[in-house]
Amino acid sequence: MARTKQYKEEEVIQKAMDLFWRNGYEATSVRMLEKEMGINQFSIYSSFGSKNGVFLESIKVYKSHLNSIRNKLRDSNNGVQGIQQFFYDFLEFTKENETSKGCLVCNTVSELGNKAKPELQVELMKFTEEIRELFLNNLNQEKDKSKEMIEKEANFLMTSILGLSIGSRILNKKQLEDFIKTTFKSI
Amino acid sequence: MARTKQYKEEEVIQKAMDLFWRNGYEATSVRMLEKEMGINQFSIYSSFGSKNGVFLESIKVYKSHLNSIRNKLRDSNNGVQGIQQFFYDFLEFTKENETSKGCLVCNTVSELGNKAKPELQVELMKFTEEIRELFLNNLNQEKDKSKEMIEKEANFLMTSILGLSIGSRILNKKQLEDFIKTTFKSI
DNA sequence: CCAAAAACTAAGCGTATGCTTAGATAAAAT
DNA sequence: ATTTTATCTAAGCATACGCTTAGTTTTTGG
Repeated sequence: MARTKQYKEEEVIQKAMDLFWRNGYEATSVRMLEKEMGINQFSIYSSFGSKNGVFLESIKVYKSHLNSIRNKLRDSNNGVQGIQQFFYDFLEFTKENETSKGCLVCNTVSELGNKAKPELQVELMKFTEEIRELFLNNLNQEKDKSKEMIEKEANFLMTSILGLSIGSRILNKKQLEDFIKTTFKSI
Repeated sequence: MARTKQYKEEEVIQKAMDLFWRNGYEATSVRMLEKEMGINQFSIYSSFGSKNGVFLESIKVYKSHLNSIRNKLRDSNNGVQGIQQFFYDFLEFTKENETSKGCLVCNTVSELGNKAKPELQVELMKFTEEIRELFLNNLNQEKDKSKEMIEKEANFLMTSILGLSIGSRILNKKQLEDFIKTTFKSI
């Protein structure tokens, strides 16, 4: 009945996500998105409504990419050991030819704080909560830990992963590995 | 021989710093700075040269504000205990009526990464290095620790304080205290 | 009191921003 | 083949950005 789209939305969002990841939200303009995504502004707006809409979809794609290491943690049943592996996987995930872009979600939390649009806010919160649940899961596999202790350590690990994300952008390999090793000495 | 300034540069920079701290670098416009600092754009540019110049001075003022807790750590001689106190002081320092703005230096590292101008880059680096030295100092007060262990733990603490900074913006009091307590169980 | 110089005001510079729209193009349904 | 309808291009919208400049006001030294 009409002309068909000459691009796949998932494919162009993938490219948008890469750009947002490298530059942050504010520093990425619609003109830059246009070039990176390879489609006209009209197409961007008709597909995603706004720059914020593109970003929201980018966050969703980011999360789905992270699923590979997230599911590995979910399916592990070796308690703290599995979480430590997740930390190393997370570090590897943020790498891109020797430099790190950090975690897109963590970067966004840091850049926008509570100024993020509600719908985006929700998406960011869901992410951190999901990770926390997985930490709780694996901590529960350690039979000698009390409920209070597990709660406490999950909070510790949540904050630690934030540190790892931002740290990955300025610290070297040894410093980051020192961090992970020492982190898992305490729990 | 000529007219005198109707503002003190240190005072208006203080206000600029507050604005940058709340909003980040990119999201703070010169028009906003104009209003917050209470002086005209001409005055801003004649005093500080550029928006980036205002920011650079803001970072310096920020660091001098942090000196109160920095010096407390420097003058302490109770090893790890002193560092833990610094963590609590740092958390208190980032607070502003129940919400936290995080650490301006950490926020900037996260926002600008290696896109920051060289002179700013240096100022940020100096900050993190200074803190690390203080950590090393206090760790050295613990007689039973080896040189390698101390190096390792300083790297751990550096990354942890980054996590505390960003964590302070989205986590609650209990979560943050759980983090600090568990952090200092491991060293 | 006056001349010189720095600090002020406010308008304006060029450019970039997020977003929209008019019109050309292409593809599916009849 | 023609009509219909969505997708494309590209120009343009109003506004905001960082920064500058012309012109006025204020202060101080001689």
